[in-house]
Amino acid sequence: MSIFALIDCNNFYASCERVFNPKLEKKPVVVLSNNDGCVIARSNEAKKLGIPMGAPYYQWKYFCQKNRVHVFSSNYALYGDMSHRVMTILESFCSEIEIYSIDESFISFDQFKETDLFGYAKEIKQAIKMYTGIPVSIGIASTKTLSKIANHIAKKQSIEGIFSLTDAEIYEKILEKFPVEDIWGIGRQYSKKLKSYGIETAKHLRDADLKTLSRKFSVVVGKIIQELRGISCLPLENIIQPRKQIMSSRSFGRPVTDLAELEEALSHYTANACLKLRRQNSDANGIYVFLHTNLFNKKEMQYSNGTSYHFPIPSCDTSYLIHIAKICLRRIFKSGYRYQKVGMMLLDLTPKNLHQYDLLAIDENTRKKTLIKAIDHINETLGKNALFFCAEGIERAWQVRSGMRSPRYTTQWNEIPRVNCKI
DNA sequence: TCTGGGGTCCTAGGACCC
DNA sequence: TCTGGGGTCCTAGGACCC
Repeated sequence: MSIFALIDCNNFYASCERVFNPKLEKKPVVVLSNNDGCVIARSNEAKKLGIPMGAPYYQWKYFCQKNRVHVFSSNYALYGDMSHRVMTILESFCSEIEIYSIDESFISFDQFKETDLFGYAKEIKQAIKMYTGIPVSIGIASTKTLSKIANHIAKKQSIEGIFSLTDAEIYEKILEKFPVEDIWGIGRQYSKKLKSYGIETAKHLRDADLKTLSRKFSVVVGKIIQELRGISCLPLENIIQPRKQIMSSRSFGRPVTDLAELEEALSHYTANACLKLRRQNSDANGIYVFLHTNLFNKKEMQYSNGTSYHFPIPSCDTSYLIHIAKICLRRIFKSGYRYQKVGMMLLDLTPKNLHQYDLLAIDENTRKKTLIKAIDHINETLGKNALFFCAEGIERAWQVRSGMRSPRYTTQWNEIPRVNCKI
């Protein structure tokens, strides 16, 4: 039998804010999405006040002011860096690790079976808290799905923030009470349908007929049932797979009507996506460009469209991709609308060394490659966007709002926290 | 006025082939 | 009146995750 542990940072973004601003301890804290649109992280105090996940901020602004909630725009430079620190500590405890998202990782405890797993988890939790200031919860079980459940219990019911489902009696009791909609992989649609079959709890699902449910839902639900039974179907994916597609898009800080501005924004997103593409050492075989007006606004004229383009030769060259992206945009742009968002996707990504190049174009390729390499190098040394394409715009009036962002404490020299000492 | 931004996997259905 | 049976590939859309 395998043993998995799921390490999940508690209210991660809110916790990151607290690390550098201890005044926020025990106070309600929320973090907002890009453009201060929705609530995407809440401290326990904010959850207790009843602020829901994903709530549109403008509907809760007054409530937050009234209840002295500390509100932050998202600060991904900080969260990304803190995440990296947490994961590095985890790696020092266990080499078999799958970084599942910015705030959670699965690790395999197989090599520690003989040791006191609960004690080891405690050590991990303490080390992360000590070195980063981030509180984590740990769930231990024989499959990934069960370790997610264990983590859920660790967060909600245990005092130490660690919970193990390896004991048969506890496992039965927990599954009996665990709501089916809280199981990893069971979303709103599935839980609604499952409930119509009388399946309300994790135990009901575990004991349901595997074949019938796999057929009525999908193989995904079949795997979940097996996992609930303690049969591991979802292996630890510790080798980072290159992305199959890369998307880059943002809502604008204000509605945009001008094609030139849309082109700037799109060029900027394309440059970001290309950088990601080169970092994973891939080329794209196509691109998809889309734009739309604010679909929530029922009073305004709506328009949304997208188009794709397949490249004759796979590429990761920013200048070429910006050129193509703009061609796509002009194909779908209609004047007279107030646009809310433009974006693009790099499609059908392939590893660099796999495809054939055009023999006759080799000289051009080499020149361009050298140029891109130089740009990337300069930006890595002097900081992001030290050098950028003119097409990306300079003023960037369309750019997102983030007026309540905390300093980028750990990644910008001029934003490092200062400590005043009296000697 | 104001509602995020990424990803993955699976399935159904259409087009096409022999 | 009667119109096969199998396969593959691609795409769109739906479900899920954080």
